[in-house]
Amino acid sequence: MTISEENYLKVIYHLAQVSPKGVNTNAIAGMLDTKASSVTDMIKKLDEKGLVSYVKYQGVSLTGKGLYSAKMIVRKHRLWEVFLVKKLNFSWDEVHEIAEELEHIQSEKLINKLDAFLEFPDFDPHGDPIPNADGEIKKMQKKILSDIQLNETVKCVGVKDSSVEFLQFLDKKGISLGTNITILEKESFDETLKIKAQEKTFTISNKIANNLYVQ
Amino acid sequence: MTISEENYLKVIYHLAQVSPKGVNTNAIAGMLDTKASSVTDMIKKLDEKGLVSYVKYQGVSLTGKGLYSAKMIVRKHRLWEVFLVKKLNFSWDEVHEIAEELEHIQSEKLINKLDAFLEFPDFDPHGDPIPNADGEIKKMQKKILSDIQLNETVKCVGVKDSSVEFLQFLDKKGISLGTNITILEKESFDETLKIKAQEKTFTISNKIANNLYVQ
DNA sequence: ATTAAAATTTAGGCAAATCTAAAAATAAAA
DNA sequence: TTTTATTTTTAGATTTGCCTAAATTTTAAT
Repeated sequence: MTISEENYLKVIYHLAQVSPKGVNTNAIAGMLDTKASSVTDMIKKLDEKGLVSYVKYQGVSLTGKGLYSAKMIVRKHRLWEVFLVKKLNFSWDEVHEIAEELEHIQSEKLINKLDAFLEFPDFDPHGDPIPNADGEIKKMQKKILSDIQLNETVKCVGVKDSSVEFLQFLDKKGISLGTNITILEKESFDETLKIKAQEKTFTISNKIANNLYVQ
Repeated sequence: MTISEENYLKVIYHLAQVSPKGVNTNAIAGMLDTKASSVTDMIKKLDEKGLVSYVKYQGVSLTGKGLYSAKMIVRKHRLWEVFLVKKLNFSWDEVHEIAEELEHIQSEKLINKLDAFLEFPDFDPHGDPIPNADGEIKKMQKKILSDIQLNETVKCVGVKDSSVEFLQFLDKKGISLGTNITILEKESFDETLKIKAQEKTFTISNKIANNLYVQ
């Protein structure tokens, strides 16, 4: 499988979580920063290889084989992220880009040994689950911070948006995985929250609260 | 730089150690398992990029820029090999192939952090020197086992041939980096050596002795 | 010094992955 | 239900890295 094919599978996998009944050509093109016509070409090729099933104009979805392949790519990506943060002391906003390259290294033995070296982590540095060697994914029960009641205290367990900007914003506020957050006030007009985290009190927008997973 | 370009630079670097006055097209083709005409194409491109200097029919050599790039690729290859052996418990005959992929991962920060994580090793699992971040190479003074006098005891510090077959042969005989070897007899007819290693006595051919570095 | 052999380069072409522009199909709006 | 807008696909072209076959240059041998 080429790097390009792997990137398509991965993107289809992620988009299928949101639209399970068929992923749009344009959506794929947007994620891969390419043109819709290129996507059509590649989808046909993946269909011929039995990795996706594709009906003209009706979008695309992963076959069993394609789903397994996609999960293995995600597994590699997330294991490498754990390595980069836990062993090489990268910060959580630096690892995505490097893992985008590392995820395409082929050896299955390598990734299983890496998994063992990292002591079989269940989640990556952003709180996303790591598929095991069989493609099984341990789901964490979690809520979005916006849905937490007034005066409750919860623990940050993940981020929905793992862009560099958002992660650096969280760093600035002292929020990382494991940080306790208490809801002090809710402004009903704009859904702004006043919260306490790391002994500090401050206000966060609804957009922020929508992108924080807690439990 | 593309993976293909990097592979050409690396091969030219290795071949230049043997023929410093210009590397042959055919030699490059042989190493990369490609055709001479393809090599000519790529060499022209590398020349235009200022990475090699090339005179038609006269072979090719690395420029300063090309030499530095080649050393950084070798650095990455050998650091990853150390990682695979020391941290993931791969054996020394398994790591070359995987490192061939890992050496093309781009981040400079990654490789310097990996270097630190491994505590700045000077040599890889086959005894080959690892260029530092500036491209400097610590040379080890070493001899070929064939050149050692009768009754001398030396320590194995590297292999000249690091093919899977040779490394597995050494494993079978119990020879690894650090193993002490004593020359018990020299057969002048065919240069065969009777040696003692790991408390065992056995005979090795001249071909074996020519591929073992000792000190 | 020729001739023969080997190495190297040129010329023309192919496959993968992309692109633009135009055509076709589907979805949305009047 | 037409018409319009959006999405998707097709057609044809481009770039990279490789190929084969033929031409050229260098090297080796007579």
